[in-house]
This record gives sequence, C-alpha cells and structure tokens, in this order.
Amino acid sequence: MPVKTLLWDKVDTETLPSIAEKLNNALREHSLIIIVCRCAINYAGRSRSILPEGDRVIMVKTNGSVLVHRPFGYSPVNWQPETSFVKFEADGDLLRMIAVRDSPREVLEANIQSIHTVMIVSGMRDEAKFTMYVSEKEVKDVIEEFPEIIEPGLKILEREKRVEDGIIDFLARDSKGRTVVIEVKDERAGIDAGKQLLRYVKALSKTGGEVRGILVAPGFSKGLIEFLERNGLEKVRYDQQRMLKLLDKVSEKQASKHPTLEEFIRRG
Amino acid sequence: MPVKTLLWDKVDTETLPSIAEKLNNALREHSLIIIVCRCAINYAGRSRSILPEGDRVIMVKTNGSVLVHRPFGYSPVNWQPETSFVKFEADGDLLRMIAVRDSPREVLEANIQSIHTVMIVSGMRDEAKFTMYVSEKEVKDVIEEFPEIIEPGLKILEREKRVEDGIIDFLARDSKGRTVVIEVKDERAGIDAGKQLLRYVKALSKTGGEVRGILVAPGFSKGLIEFLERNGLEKVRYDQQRMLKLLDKVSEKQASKHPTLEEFIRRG
DNA sequence: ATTTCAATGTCGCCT
DNA sequence: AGGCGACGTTGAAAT
Repeated sequence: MPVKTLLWDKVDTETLPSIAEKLNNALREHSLIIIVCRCAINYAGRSRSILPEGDRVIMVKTNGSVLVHRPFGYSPVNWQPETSFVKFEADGDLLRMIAVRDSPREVLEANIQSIHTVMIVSGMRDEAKFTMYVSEKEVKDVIEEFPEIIEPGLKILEREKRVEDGIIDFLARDSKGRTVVIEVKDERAGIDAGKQLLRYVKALSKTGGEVRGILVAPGFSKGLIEFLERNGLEKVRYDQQRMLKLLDKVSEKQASKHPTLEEFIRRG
Repeated sequence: MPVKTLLWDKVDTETLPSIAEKLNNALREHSLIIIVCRCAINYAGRSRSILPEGDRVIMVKTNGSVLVHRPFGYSPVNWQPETSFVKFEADGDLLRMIAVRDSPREVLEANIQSIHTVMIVSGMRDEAKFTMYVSEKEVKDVIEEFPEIIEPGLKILEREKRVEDGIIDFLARDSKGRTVVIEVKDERAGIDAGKQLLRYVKALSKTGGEVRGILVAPGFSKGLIEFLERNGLEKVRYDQQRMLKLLDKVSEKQASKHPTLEEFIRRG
C-alpha cells in the first residue's frame, strides 16, 4: 500500500460537518492528519493551560497522539500522548478537535476558527530500527587516551590482548600495582559481559597475584549488577555525552580528526 | 499578510534541483515547511544516531528548528533545536536536508529518497500568550481547606478580610498564637507583592502583638526574595501539580466538583 | 501497573 | 556562557 496524501487547500468550499466527518474517517483509518489553522487551545489535566487564537500546525499521528505546534519554538505548545481518544466536531462557525486521555485524565481542545490547509496521509510505512551510536572502538580510543576516567592512577599496559579464551580489551595496572582486566561495551551490558569478564579474570589469576576486573559500559542490567557483586567484579558507567566530548580531545591529540557525519555514516 | 500555503502533490514532475531551490527559498523567507517523504536520518552531536529508510514527516519551523516524526509515537525521532542553519540540496537521486547547529555542534541529515508531499506555509501569525493556569481563587480554596500546607498548626481566622489598605487574603494564627497575614499569588510574585504584604503587616502591627507575613506563590523574583528577607517576611512556594491534586480533594469535600474544561474555559 | 533512572531531555532563571 | 531546578517532563527497564 503506497503512501496516499489527501490535500485540501480550499476547505471553505465545504461545510464544517462534512470536514469533521472526513477528519473523523481519517482518524478511524489511523491516517496521519496535519491541519494548518487558526485556533485556540485549551488543556486541562496534570496542569491546565490556555492559548488564545493564533496560526498553528496540528498533527494527529497514527496512534492518536496529538501535537500542537506554533510556527516558532521547537517543542509543541500543547500535546496529548498516544493513549488518547480523538474526535472532530462542527460547532457553529467552529471546528473543534477534542483529544481525551485516561490515567491521567487529560483533555485537549482545539477550537479551530479557520482552516488554512488539511493534509491526510495514509499508508505510511516505517519499520526501521533507530539506533544511538558510539562505537566500541571509539570508547576504547578514549579509554586508551584517558585511562583516569576509569579510575585515578590507572595505567594501560596492553590493548586488545589475545589470550586463550578470547581478547581482553585492556590489560592495566592500578595505583597499588594490581593487575586490572577491563572489558568495554558500547551498549547496555547484560549478564554475558559479566561472565566474559570473569573468565578473563580467573584465567589471569592463575598466573598469580590479585587481579581486578572492571566492566565499562553505558549501562548495566539488573542481573549483571548482582553477578558482578557476587563475583567481586567492578563496573564503571559512562555516558555518551561525556564520551563524545572526550573523543573530540582524542581526535585533537591524534590529529586523526573527529569523524565527520559522512565518515560516521560510511562506517555504518 | 494572510496565511498562504503552497502544496505539491506531484513532486515527481519536477527536477530535484528545482525542488531544492524552492525549499531553500522557503527557508530564506522563514516559511514553515512540512515534507512527507521516505527518508533515512543521520544525527551527530551530543549523541549520534542512525535511522534507516522509512516514511516520515519532516517539519522545519520558521526559526529553523527541525523535527522528524515517524508516523507513530509521540516525540520526534530526531530533531534539531532552533539555533540551526538548514539547507536542502539535490545529490543524484536524493534530496538531502542538512541542519547544523553550533554550541553544541550538531548535524542532522535527512537523505530523502522519495517525496510524497511538500507543504510550504508562509505568513503564519501567532502572537498569543500561552498561560499555565491555576486561579488565585482555587489556590485560596486549597489553603482554606488545607492550611497545614503553609505550615503545621496554622489556623485560618478570616478569608479576604477588608482593611483600610486593601484586602488581606488570609488572616490566620500560628501554633504559637501569633497573628499571620497571608498573601496569595497565582503567578510568579514580584516586588509589588512583597510591598503589599509589608503594608498589611505594618498596619496590623499597630494594633499590637507580633505579626508574621507569609507570601504564598508558585515562584518569587530575585528582588522579591531579598525584599522579604530584609523586612522579616516569609515565603511559601507551591507547585501547580500539587495544588491541582489538592484542588481535587477540595472539590470532593465541597461537592462542588472539580471544574470541567468547559467551566474552566467559560471563566477565562 | 508501578517505580526508578537516564535523557541529544527542554526550559527558565540566575550567576 | 555555565549551573541549578522544575517539568503536563518523556522513555525505557525492572519490580
């Protein structure tokens, strides 16, 4: 089913009840609706607000969520999250949109005085997976350059050291001379990451001396946190923002510039 | 200048460079642009993200802020706040939109494979003042019912008591038997509110005994805070959400129901 | 369903 | 510009 757009530029040739009916049909079919209009907005629920008459863009998405955008600003001035029930109705000279949501009970009302344009879009398909992205390699670049973000006094001995069992991300030494195994993840880490780290720590422990294991990740599953505590392993959380800032500094130092958007895309 | 809408339903009859030019003209004129299209989105800045091909709504607002909406969900999947620079360019079979923002440096790129619809809206006027709303009367209703939200042990003696100088919102007595003058504001309070309160306190002090003055408001200006401290007056901040919840309880008690949206609008 | 925690949070006010 | 706090926060994961 291809994307089909229904456009109205000359809404004034239609009666309001007929317009309301078409819009309600569009809602039933879960089409996306965009209305450019002059309207006043009232909201009552978690808070309450009034917005007198002005030109706005109203968007009703396929799940029934509603956004009211003023021409300026970034965020919607009023909205209704997706658990809403929406309907249009003609009331004298007004076209009214009412969007209701339960738990919490909230009502959004748009009193539309004049309609500039209506767009109804059906058949939109969007199956794509949205992914936030900082590569594991980049996180490692930062750690190699700034091992102190793991802990003060940490010295990196080797990066990507091969052992029988796999590849240790970092082999390091702490300020008290103890060996440290560091495992780096670019996503929220699960129990597997903990097991992997434990294997490396046990393997190195055989060669003698105390060995610490630190898991570095942007987040940790609940099960993993327990696992780490149970096995005397440690964790260090990083956030993307900080990592990206440090990555800039790494690039400056290495004169291999911070990857541009194009490079970033090429890498996938 | 009336709102003017330019619509394209059959964009395929135009060449990409011509479309890009029209869109760039619209940007120059600070028109609002809505594009329904099949596109892939890349973002790099405070974080980074990739979103492969799918049908989306792209909105560029008059201040250059950009929103990319999937057909579902409530919040935009990608965005760029208003300090952005935006341009469109044709690149082979693609129409590309690039939105750049400085401080922090951020780049949003939309690679548009096929355009379903383009809407360009110029001349939108929206001067209205958006106001969040809990009426002073309602705040007073809550305080009358629950004076303990001001401070434990407070007893209300009179509401809206006329004095020579004006009307005191509440005359009360604290747990130590001292007279308390309470002034209520429904908006962020400025220095005037403090002066008003001081007048009442001074007037009542003449009749003998220690008189406290408390200003109750959702917020206080910096100058006011200094003024209150200088004059030995007190302040109690409330937040709308809490007030609304308490207002529900007041309504239950009073059997004068929580006002509906309609009542709320009628009141203005 | 509820609670907790992070976020490209956003937004506003203040230093 | 940077820091702090509130928000109709939103959103995801865990209980």
